[in-house]
Amino acid sequence: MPKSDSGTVSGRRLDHPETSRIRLEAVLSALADPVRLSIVLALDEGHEDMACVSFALPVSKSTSTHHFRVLREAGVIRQYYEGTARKSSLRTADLEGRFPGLLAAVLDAERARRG
Amino acid sequence: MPKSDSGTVSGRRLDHPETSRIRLEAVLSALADPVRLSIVLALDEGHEDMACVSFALPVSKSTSTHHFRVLREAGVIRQYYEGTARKSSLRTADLEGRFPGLLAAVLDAERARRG
DNA sequence: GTCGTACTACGATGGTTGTCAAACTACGAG
DNA sequence: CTCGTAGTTTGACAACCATCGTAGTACGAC
Repeated sequence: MPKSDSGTVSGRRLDHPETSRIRLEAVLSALADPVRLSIVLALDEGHEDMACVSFALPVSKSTSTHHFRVLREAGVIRQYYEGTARKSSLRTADLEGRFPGLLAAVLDAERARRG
Repeated sequence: MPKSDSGTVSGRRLDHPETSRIRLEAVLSALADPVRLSIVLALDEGHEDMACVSFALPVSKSTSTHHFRVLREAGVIRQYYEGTARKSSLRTADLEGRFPGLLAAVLDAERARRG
Protein backbone atom coordinates (compact mmCIF):
# COMPACT_ATOMS: atom_id res chain seq x y z
CA MET A 1 0.00 0.00 0.00
CA PRO A 2 1.36 3.40 -0.94
CA LYS A 3 1.74 6.01 1.71
CA SER A 4 1.47 9.73 1.08
CA ASP A 5 3.96 12.06 2.76
CA SER A 6 1.27 13.54 4.97
CA GLY A 7 1.14 10.30 6.84
CA THR A 8 -2.27 9.04 5.80
CA VAL A 9 -2.89 6.13 3.53
CA SER A 10 -4.58 7.02 0.28
CA GLY A 11 -6.79 4.52 -1.37
CA ARG A 12 -6.07 5.93 -4.79
CA ARG A 13 -3.07 7.36 -6.49
CA LEU A 14 -3.25 11.02 -7.38
CA ASP A 15 -1.15 11.52 -10.47
CA HIS A 16 0.03 15.00 -11.22
CA PRO A 17 1.84 15.83 -14.45
CA GLU A 18 5.45 16.94 -14.15
CA THR A 19 5.84 20.67 -14.63
CA SER A 20 7.71 20.20 -17.88
CA ARG A 21 4.89 18.07 -19.27
CA ILE A 22 2.03 20.44 -18.62
CA ARG A 23 0.33 21.02 -21.98
CA LEU A 24 -0.92 24.43 -23.01
CA GLU A 25 -4.12 23.13 -24.55
CA ALA A 26 -4.94 21.12 -21.46
CA VAL A 27 -4.54 24.19 -19.27
CA LEU A 28 -6.62 26.35 -21.59
CA SER A 29 -9.48 23.91 -21.78
CA ALA A 30 -9.29 23.30 -18.05
CA LEU A 31 -9.72 27.03 -17.48
CA ALA A 32 -12.46 27.37 -20.09
CA ASP A 33 -15.19 26.19 -17.75
CA PRO A 34 -17.03 28.47 -15.33
CA VAL A 35 -17.07 26.01 -12.45
CA ARG A 36 -13.35 25.34 -12.75
CA LEU A 37 -12.59 29.05 -13.05
CA SER A 38 -14.42 29.56 -9.76
CA ILE A 39 -12.30 26.91 -8.11
CA VAL A 40 -9.06 28.39 -9.42
CA LEU A 41 -10.08 31.88 -8.37
CA ALA A 42 -11.00 30.72 -4.87
CA LEU A 43 -7.69 28.90 -4.53
CA ASP A 44 -5.81 31.97 -5.65
CA GLU A 45 -7.54 34.10 -3.05
CA GLY A 46 -5.92 32.26 -0.22
CA HIS A 47 -8.23 29.34 0.40
CA GLU A 48 -5.40 26.91 -0.21
CA ASP A 49 -6.32 24.55 2.56
CA MET A 50 -9.94 24.27 1.57
CA ALA A 51 -11.48 20.89 1.11
CA CYS A 52 -13.60 20.26 -1.95
CA VAL A 53 -16.79 20.54 -0.01
CA SER A 54 -16.09 24.06 1.25
CA PHE A 55 -16.24 25.65 -2.19
CA ALA A 56 -20.04 25.68 -2.27
CA LEU A 57 -20.10 24.97 -5.96
CA PRO A 58 -23.44 24.90 -7.79
CA VAL A 59 -22.98 21.28 -8.81
CA SER A 60 -23.25 17.88 -7.21
CA LYS A 61 -20.44 16.19 -5.32
CA SER A 62 -19.58 13.84 -8.13
CA THR A 63 -19.40 16.70 -10.58
CA SER A 64 -17.08 18.53 -8.21
CA THR A 65 -14.80 15.52 -8.07
CA HIS A 66 -14.75 15.51 -11.85
CA HIS A 67 -13.74 19.18 -12.12
CA PHE A 68 -11.01 18.86 -9.51
CA ARG A 69 -9.61 15.90 -11.37
CA VAL A 70 -9.58 17.79 -14.67
CA LEU A 71 -7.69 20.64 -13.02
CA ARG A 72 -5.24 18.25 -11.41
CA GLU A 73 -4.57 16.24 -14.54
CA ALA A 74 -4.04 19.42 -16.53
CA GLY A 75 -1.43 20.49 -14.00
CA VAL A 76 -3.30 23.50 -12.68
CA ILE A 77 -3.75 22.32 -9.09
CA ARG A 78 -2.12 19.94 -6.70
CA GLN A 79 -4.19 17.69 -4.44
CA TYR A 80 -3.24 15.67 -1.41
CA TYR A 81 -5.14 13.77 1.21
CA GLU A 82 -5.38 14.87 4.79
CA GLY A 83 -7.63 12.59 6.71
CA THR A 84 -10.89 12.24 4.88
CA ALA A 85 -10.47 15.66 3.34
CA ARG A 86 -8.71 16.33 0.07
CA LYS A 87 -6.85 19.60 0.12
CA SER A 88 -6.03 21.50 -3.03
CA SER A 89 -3.56 24.19 -3.95
CA LEU A 90 -2.78 26.13 -7.09
CA ARG A 91 0.46 25.28 -8.90
CA THR A 92 1.12 28.97 -9.37
CA ALA A 93 4.90 28.80 -9.54
CA ASP A 94 4.93 25.77 -11.82
CA LEU A 95 2.56 27.44 -14.25
CA GLU A 96 4.42 30.72 -14.13
CA GLY A 97 7.62 28.91 -15.00
CA ARG A 98 6.11 27.04 -17.86
CA PHE A 99 3.66 29.62 -19.31
CA PRO A 100 4.80 33.01 -17.98
CA GLY A 101 1.97 35.45 -17.42
CA LEU A 102 -0.78 33.10 -18.48
CA LEU A 103 -2.39 32.26 -15.16
CA ALA A 104 -2.08 35.84 -13.93
CA ALA A 105 -3.78 37.17 -17.05
CA VAL A 106 -6.64 34.72 -16.71
CA LEU A 107 -7.11 35.46 -13.02
CA ASP A 108 -7.01 39.21 -13.59
CA ALA A 109 -9.57 38.93 -16.35
CA GLU A 110 -11.91 36.80 -14.30
CA ARG A 111 -11.59 39.02 -11.25
CA ALA A 112 -12.36 42.08 -13.37
CA ARG A 113 -15.42 40.40 -14.79
CA ARG A 114 -16.78 39.64 -11.34
CA GLY A 115 -16.77 43.28 -10.39
CA MET B 1 -28.52 43.73 -49.87
CA PRO B 2 -25.80 44.73 -47.41
CA LYS B 3 -22.58 46.06 -48.75
CA SER B 4 -19.26 45.68 -46.98
CA ASP B 5 -16.93 48.64 -46.85
CA SER B 6 -14.42 46.93 -49.09
CA GLY B 7 -16.84 47.37 -51.95
CA THR B 8 -17.86 43.80 -52.57
CA VAL B 9 -21.24 42.35 -51.80
CA SER B 10 -21.24 39.69 -49.15
CA GLY B 11 -23.75 36.94 -49.33
CA ARG B 12 -23.72 36.44 -45.59
CA ARG B 13 -23.41 38.63 -42.60
CA LEU B 14 -20.26 38.22 -40.54
CA ASP B 15 -21.10 39.07 -36.97
CA HIS B 16 -18.26 39.97 -34.68
CA PRO B 17 -18.80 40.54 -30.97
CA GLU B 18 -18.18 44.03 -29.62
CA THR B 19 -14.92 44.29 -27.75
CA SER B 20 -16.71 44.86 -24.46
CA ARG B 21 -18.73 41.71 -24.92
CA ILE B 22 -15.90 39.32 -25.57
CA ARG B 23 -16.20 36.53 -23.00
CA LEU B 24 -13.17 35.08 -21.29
CA GLU B 25 -14.43 31.52 -21.43
CA ALA B 26 -15.17 31.79 -25.12
CA VAL B 27 -11.65 33.02 -25.83
CA LEU B 28 -10.09 30.30 -23.70
CA SER B 29 -12.01 27.51 -25.34
CA ALA B 30 -11.40 29.00 -28.77
CA LEU B 31 -7.68 28.86 -28.08
CA ALA B 32 -7.82 25.38 -26.57
CA ASP B 33 -7.75 23.66 -29.94
CA PRO B 34 -4.55 22.85 -31.85
CA VAL B 35 -5.93 23.79 -35.27
CA ARG B 36 -7.17 27.14 -34.01
CA LEU B 37 -3.93 27.80 -32.18
CA SER B 38 -2.11 27.27 -35.48
CA ILE B 39 -4.35 29.80 -37.16
CA VAL B 40 -3.85 32.40 -34.45
CA LEU B 41 -0.11 31.87 -34.45
CA ALA B 42 0.09 32.27 -38.21
CA LEU B 43 -1.99 35.44 -38.09
CA ASP B 44 0.27 36.85 -35.40
CA GLU B 45 3.36 36.20 -37.48
CA GLY B 46 2.35 38.69 -40.07
CA HIS B 47 0.13 36.74 -42.42
CA GLU B 48 -2.72 39.12 -41.80
CA ASP B 49 -3.92 39.21 -45.36
CA MET B 50 -3.96 35.47 -45.78
CA ALA B 51 -7.02 33.81 -47.12
CA CYS B 52 -8.30 30.73 -45.36
CA VAL B 53 -6.92 28.41 -47.98
CA SER B 54 -3.33 29.59 -47.58
CA PHE B 55 -3.00 28.24 -44.09
CA ALA B 56 -2.49 24.66 -45.26
CA LEU B 57 -4.37 23.26 -42.32
CA PRO B 58 -4.54 19.49 -41.87
CA VAL B 59 -8.33 19.49 -42.07
CA SER B 60 -10.98 19.73 -44.75
CA LYS B 61 -12.39 22.97 -46.09
CA SER B 62 -15.59 22.76 -44.11
CA THR B 63 -13.70 22.09 -40.92
CA SER B 64 -11.57 25.17 -41.63
CA THR B 65 -14.68 27.25 -42.04
CA HIS B 66 -15.90 25.94 -38.71
CA HIS B 67 -12.70 26.86 -36.86
CA PHE B 68 -12.55 30.34 -38.37
CA ARG B 69 -16.11 30.92 -37.30
CA VAL B 70 -15.40 29.81 -33.74
CA LEU B 71 -12.48 32.24 -33.58
CA ARG B 72 -14.55 35.04 -35.04
CA GLU B 73 -17.54 34.51 -32.76
CA ALA B 74 -15.27 34.35 -29.74
CA GLY B 75 -13.83 37.73 -30.73
CA VAL B 76 -10.32 36.50 -31.44
CA ILE B 77 -10.18 37.35 -35.13
CA ARG B 78 -11.87 39.69 -37.57
CA GLN B 79 -12.93 38.53 -41.02
CA TYR B 80 -13.94 40.46 -44.10
CA TYR B 81 -14.59 39.59 -47.68
CA GLU B 82 -12.33 40.62 -50.52
CA GLY B 83 -13.49 39.16 -53.75
CA THR B 84 -13.90 35.43 -53.35
CA ALA B 85 -11.32 35.38 -50.61
CA ARG B 86 -12.06 35.88 -46.96
CA LYS B 87 -9.27 37.70 -45.21
CA SER B 88 -8.65 37.36 -41.49
CA SER B 89 -6.79 39.40 -38.91
CA LEU B 90 -6.11 39.05 -35.21
CA ARG B 91 -7.97 41.41 -32.87
CA THR B 92 -4.76 41.94 -30.94
CA ALA B 93 -5.53 45.41 -29.61
CA ASP B 94 -9.11 44.55 -28.69
CA LEU B 95 -8.00 41.50 -26.75
CA GLU B 96 -5.19 43.35 -25.06
CA GLY B 97 -7.62 45.99 -23.90
CA ARG B 98 -10.07 43.50 -22.55
CA PHE B 99 -7.79 40.77 -21.18
CA PRO B 100 -4.35 42.36 -20.76
CA GLY B 101 -1.48 39.99 -21.30
CA LEU B 102 -3.62 36.99 -22.13
CA LEU B 103 -3.08 36.65 -25.85
CA ALA B 104 0.61 37.46 -25.56
CA ALA B 105 1.07 34.79 -22.91
CA VAL B 106 -0.68 32.17 -25.01
CA LEU B 107 1.28 33.08 -28.12
CA ASP B 108 4.58 33.02 -26.24
CA ALA B 109 3.77 29.65 -24.78
CA GLU B 110 2.81 28.15 -28.10
CA ARG B 111 5.84 29.59 -29.86
CA ALA B 112 8.10 28.18 -27.16
CA ARG B 113 6.51 24.77 -27.53
CA ARG B 114 7.14 24.72 -31.26
CA GLY B 115 10.82 25.25 -30.69
C1' DG C 1 -16.24 -2.65 16.43
C1' DT C 2 -20.18 1.16 14.54
C1' DC C 3 -21.29 5.58 12.73
C1' DG C 4 -20.74 9.80 10.08
C1' DT C 5 -18.11 12.53 6.86
C1' DA C 6 -15.72 13.31 2.66
C1' DC C 7 -14.82 11.89 -1.37
C1' DT C 8 -14.47 8.35 -5.46
C1' DA C 9 -16.17 5.11 -9.03
C1' DC C 10 -19.57 3.57 -12.06
C1' DG C 11 -23.20 3.91 -15.26
C1' DA C 12 -26.35 6.74 -17.73
C1' DT C 13 -27.86 10.72 -20.25
C1' DG C 14 -28.23 14.82 -22.88
C1' DG C 15 -25.58 18.30 -25.03
C1' DT C 16 -21.57 20.01 -27.44
C1' DT C 17 -17.70 19.54 -30.62
C1' DG C 18 -14.48 18.21 -34.36
C1' DT C 19 -14.66 15.97 -38.40
C1' DC C 20 -16.10 14.94 -43.11
C1' DA C 21 -18.48 14.78 -47.87
C1' DA C 22 -21.74 16.70 -50.90
C1' DA C 23 -24.30 20.38 -52.59
C1' DC C 24 -24.54 25.21 -52.89
C1' DT C 25 -23.26 30.47 -53.37
C1' DA C 26 -20.40 34.40 -54.59
C1' DC C 27 -16.97 36.44 -57.13
C1' DG C 28 -13.42 37.15 -61.00
C1' DA C 29 -11.58 35.90 -65.49
C1' DG C 30 -12.03 34.72 -70.10
C1' DC D 1 -22.50 33.32 -70.22
C1' DT D 2 -19.34 29.64 -68.67
C1' DC D 3 -15.82 28.07 -65.93
C1' DG D 4 -12.84 27.84 -61.96
C1' DT D 5 -11.73 29.29 -57.33
C1' DA D 6 -12.87 30.14 -52.51
C1' DG D 7 -15.68 29.55 -49.11
C1' DT D 8 -20.40 28.28 -46.90
C1' DT D 9 -24.18 25.31 -45.52
C1' DT D 10 -26.26 21.22 -44.43
C1' DG D 11 -26.55 16.81 -42.61
C1' DA D 12 -24.33 13.19 -40.62
C1' DC D 13 -21.41 10.75 -37.29
C1' DA D 14 -18.36 9.60 -33.54
C1' DA D 15 -16.10 11.31 -29.65
C1' DC D 16 -16.07 13.93 -25.88
C1' DC D 17 -17.93 16.47 -21.78
C1' DA D 18 -20.73 18.18 -17.89
C1' DT D 19 -24.05 16.57 -15.23
C1' DC D 20 -26.43 13.47 -12.11
C1' DG D 21 -27.71 9.52 -8.75
C1' DT D 22 -26.32 5.50 -6.57
C1' DA D 23 -23.18 2.64 -4.56
C1' DG D 24 -18.81 2.15 -2.56
C1' DT D 25 -14.25 3.31 -0.02
C1' DA D 26 -11.21 5.59 3.31
C1' DC D 27 -10.61 7.95 7.36
C1' DG D 28 -11.63 9.93 12.16
C1' DA D 29 -14.42 9.77 16.25
C1' DC D 30 -16.62 7.27 19.53
